[in-house]
Amino acid sequence: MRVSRFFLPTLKEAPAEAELTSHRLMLRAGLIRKLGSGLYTWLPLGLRVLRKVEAIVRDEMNRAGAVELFMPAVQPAELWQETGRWAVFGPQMLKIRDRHERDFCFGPTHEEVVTDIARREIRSWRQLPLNLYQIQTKFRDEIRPRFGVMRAREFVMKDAYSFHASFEDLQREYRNMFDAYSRVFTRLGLDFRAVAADTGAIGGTGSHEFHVIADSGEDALAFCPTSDYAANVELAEAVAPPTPRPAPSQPMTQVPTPGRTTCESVCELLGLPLVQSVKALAVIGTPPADGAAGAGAAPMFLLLLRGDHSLNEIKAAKLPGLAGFRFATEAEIVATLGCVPGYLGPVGVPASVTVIADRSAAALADFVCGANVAGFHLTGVNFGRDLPEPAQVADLRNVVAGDPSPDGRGVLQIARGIEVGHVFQLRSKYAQAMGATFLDDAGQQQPLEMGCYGIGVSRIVAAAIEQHHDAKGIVFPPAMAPFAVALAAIGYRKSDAVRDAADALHDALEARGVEVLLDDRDERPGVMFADLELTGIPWRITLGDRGLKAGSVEVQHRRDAAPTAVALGEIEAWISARLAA
RNA sequence: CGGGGUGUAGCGCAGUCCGGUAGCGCGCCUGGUUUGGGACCAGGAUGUCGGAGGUUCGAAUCCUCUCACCCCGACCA
Repeated sequence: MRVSRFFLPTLKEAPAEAELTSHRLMLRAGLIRKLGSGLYTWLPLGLRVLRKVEAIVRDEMNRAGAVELFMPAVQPAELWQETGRWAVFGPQMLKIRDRHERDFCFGPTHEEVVTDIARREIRSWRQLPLNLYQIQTKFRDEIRPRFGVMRAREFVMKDAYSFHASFEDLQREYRNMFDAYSRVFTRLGLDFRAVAADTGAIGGTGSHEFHVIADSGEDALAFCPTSDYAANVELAEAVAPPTPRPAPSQPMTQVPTPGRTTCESVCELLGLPLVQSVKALAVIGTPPADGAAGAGAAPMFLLLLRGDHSLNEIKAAKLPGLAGFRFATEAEIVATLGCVPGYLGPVGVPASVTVIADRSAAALADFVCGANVAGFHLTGVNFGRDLPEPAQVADLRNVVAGDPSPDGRGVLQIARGIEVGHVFQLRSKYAQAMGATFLDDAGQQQPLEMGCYGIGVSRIVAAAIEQHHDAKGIVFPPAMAPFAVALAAIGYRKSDAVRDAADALHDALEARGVEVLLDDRDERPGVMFADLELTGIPWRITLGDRGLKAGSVEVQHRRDAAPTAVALGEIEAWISARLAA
């Protein structure tokens, strides 16, 4: 390929809206352009990268025994109503209506469609197991699309769905997919980590996420360097403190703390350590069902956390009565507790309020908390003496660096990651909802066991750049580089010697199957170098009159500090050997 | 959905407070000189100032509405 015939719109400056490095570089290098919020065109150079990722994903899926198919992007509402997800998925799903006023959605995922295929076609255990996958455009109407293709609304996903006659076989395939994913990300040259994960909206039992490690990642990961424990912070268990709660040693005292509405500021005022404080979060739990006792009333809960800890909403929502909880409004707080937010505490709350303490908060003695009187806090507070023991003690908080690993084999660290893959054991959730059954070897009708496995193909490109770049631009891992070699022909339009040598090398490399981009523009060297470096092509061969007079060219890897001179007659073999290595 | 911000040439921005008929850098076009790290000189093209309405002799600028985009939040009281 020649730059003069390619489409390589590079930018010196990125549009102002792009703030993340990978987003800026993808725009500047001419990989993508924005059409609208969360909507991106993949330009030719970017598409080549996307195709590289797809090819590796496809190769490893095929190798793992999965079979590719292609399902419609537009899906009828009826399927989603069968599983109840037409309502559950909410505004994240783009709903559309055809000319007959029938409801459809642009598929955000394909469990319903693939389960529909399975229930129509799979009848016998002899047809199992089966793993079907596709690489396709999805649409999810994200609350806040951002970071370019990292969190776009329209994106490319590989989604696979497996069907099994038994849970044991599902677990085998789950492991098989886990291994295939590890091979994919290894081949792509990414620093990644698999972590235990929450199953979220997709549902099911076991689940792991694959994250590309990057400081800009939106997820926090907890891992233990001295064991193999790794989990998304959403899921990571905060174990109870090893030492029992000390005996009370101070009297409970009400102290004025005007204007001090955070644990930090209260502790600062009182000269106490933050770990000695308790914050109380007022939330409204699941309303009783219509017709049940107390229907319509919003049950308030007070969640207690140590001052230095943060609430894990996913954990909290799993507690009885807290499914789908929300934070109480200021009006609700004042009505129930008689105090404005900022001075809330568990002492003397009405019996209608259920107090749930995090394990670490429950282990405190002589702690500081709000007095439920505006402008005052309490010190020296003790459970069992100044207030009842909490109605429930639970794991409510996010783990922090230094917490003990839940497997008891070390101490947790926190890293940030970009989620690029997710594997789930769905079990029979969708099969039962949609009546997807098979006859087992005893002639019994059974619901299919299912697994599902996703890879964010387009997100991988952004994640890889986030992890592989320098001050000059992208540094693509070889497996996903749009071209393997760039030829910078200095004076291509002026020098017969340069043109002949560049054309010959270009043609020879292409004949060998090497993906080569010849910069044959009438540009000054600095412009060519800057553009070629920006695009992240791993190797650059520079041909100019200066070198050719001595019979040599210069070759430089994108990570090399300086070029290497190689004889013109040997460069083809030289670079081929490097690429094969 | 709440809060904040920004919309002016392809990109980055100034001009808006204080109304007088639009500018800078890069890019683009033409010619010339250059040619191993984003060249130089000369000439040139490009804007319904996001949109609609209003105020005014006159609106990028003031007012109203609206759209788009970005950031933060929607959890720690």
